[in-house]
Amino acid sequence: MNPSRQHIQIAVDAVVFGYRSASGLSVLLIRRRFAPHAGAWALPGGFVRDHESLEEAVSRELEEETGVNIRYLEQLYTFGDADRDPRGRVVSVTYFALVKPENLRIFADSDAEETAWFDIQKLPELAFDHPRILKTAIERIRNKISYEPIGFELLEEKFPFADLHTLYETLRGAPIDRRNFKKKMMSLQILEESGERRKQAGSGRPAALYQFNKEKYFQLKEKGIVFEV
Amino acid sequence: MNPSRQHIQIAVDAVVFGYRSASGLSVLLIRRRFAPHAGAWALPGGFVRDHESLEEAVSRELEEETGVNIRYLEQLYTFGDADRDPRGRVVSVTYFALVKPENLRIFADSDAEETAWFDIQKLPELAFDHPRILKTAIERIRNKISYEPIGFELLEEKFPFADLHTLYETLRGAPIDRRNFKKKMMSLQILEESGERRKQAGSGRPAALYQFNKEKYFQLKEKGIVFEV
DNA sequence: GTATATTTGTGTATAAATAACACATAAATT
DNA sequence: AATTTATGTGTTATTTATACACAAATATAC
Repeated sequence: MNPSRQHIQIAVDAVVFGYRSASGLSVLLIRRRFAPHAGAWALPGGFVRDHESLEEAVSRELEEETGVNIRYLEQLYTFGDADRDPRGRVVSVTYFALVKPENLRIFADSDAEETAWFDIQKLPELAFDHPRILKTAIERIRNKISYEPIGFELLEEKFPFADLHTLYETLRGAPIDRRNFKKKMMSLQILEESGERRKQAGSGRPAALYQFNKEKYFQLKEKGIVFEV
Repeated sequence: MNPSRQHIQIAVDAVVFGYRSASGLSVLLIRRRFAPHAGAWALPGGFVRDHESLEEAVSRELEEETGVNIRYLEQLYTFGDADRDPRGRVVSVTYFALVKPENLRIFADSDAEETAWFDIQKLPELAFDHPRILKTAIERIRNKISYEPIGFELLEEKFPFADLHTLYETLRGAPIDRRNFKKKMMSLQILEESGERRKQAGSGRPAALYQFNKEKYFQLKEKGIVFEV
């Protein structure tokens, strides 16, 4: 019961997801400069300072280590097993974050890079218990996409409907009927056609661009209408 | 980045729920013996020791403070605002737990009691940020009851169907059609009729007693069949 | 510049799930 | 014996989900 005897450090780690319809879902990793696991890939994170909140700590670490502009941040889980860090007792509060493609730079193609995006199908070995953390995050985003409108945080501000469709197929890992998906999504009344059409990026009919209306979503939520896709 | 500079304590707190069809959902609280908030009601909890896991810390605190036999324990959320505890920086990893009615002793009727069950409709003032924690826990259990079979952890081992029905109505805060509810619940194939009937507890036709079959539930889950009520 | 390939856009018919609804039965109580 | 109280059960209507195919707009190949 005496807190002065405690020797536990508290850290935050973040699982940052990015997405492109071409390359699928990817996660931001950093290469550790110092021991333990120097040279290994790991989730961005670090120790919490005495006077900052947990969210401030994550934002600061992400800013410092990756320079990425975060659009969505949510607490994931707290990992506290006594042996998870060889330096001593470290409890890690983990977060998962989503970034838009503007922030998703080219994938690193060499070991020389310090931070890089990795396709979640082609992950390197990870330090500490980070594989477990990442697995938890992937489960979370897979589930959450169905009952919270977080998918939009992974797409451009204005996006063709096909991008949204492909995102859901990617996360579900299964094909979804295009017409039924559109019918359902549009019935939620949270998407607006922007009037613009996509600047051509290949052959095919030019797609209308849609936008997520967050205010509309909150209005409907207050009325008890739930997002469910 | 230097962990030796950190002065953050780590604690665990638990929201323990109990249920009786007569009295509804209740939560286990303790009266604090020491400052800060001496004499105030609070969630059971305490500081984590250097070599125990977070789950071990919760179990130990619950054992020490309340003697309650926990049947279900799940991490809830981690609260880490810099000013949440007047003693200094304390990050609290919170859990929510469920106990069966055998463990639910009579509600305390006087201030003299040290630990007591409170109907969640008639809560006393709570210390620290515990109102927020409790609110988070209530939201969690309300949602979770619909897609995980946790309700059974709040009922006796063998229960009449009406108890399950009333539990769901209580948590949802709305009436549920008795026939439709039974049809749906039975179609999940995770309940077994025990053959026994309830020892009479009032007038009315004697009810058959049912049992939750956890193994069956896991088997179905592996086949991809989901619990949803 | 015409034909072909590619992607977007849209509606209807069928099947499945959910919601609404009422009366008989077994026991306790009067 | 009559009444009260709680349990037990099935059918129909409504809503929601699923399956499915062809036309339109542009780029590309010839």
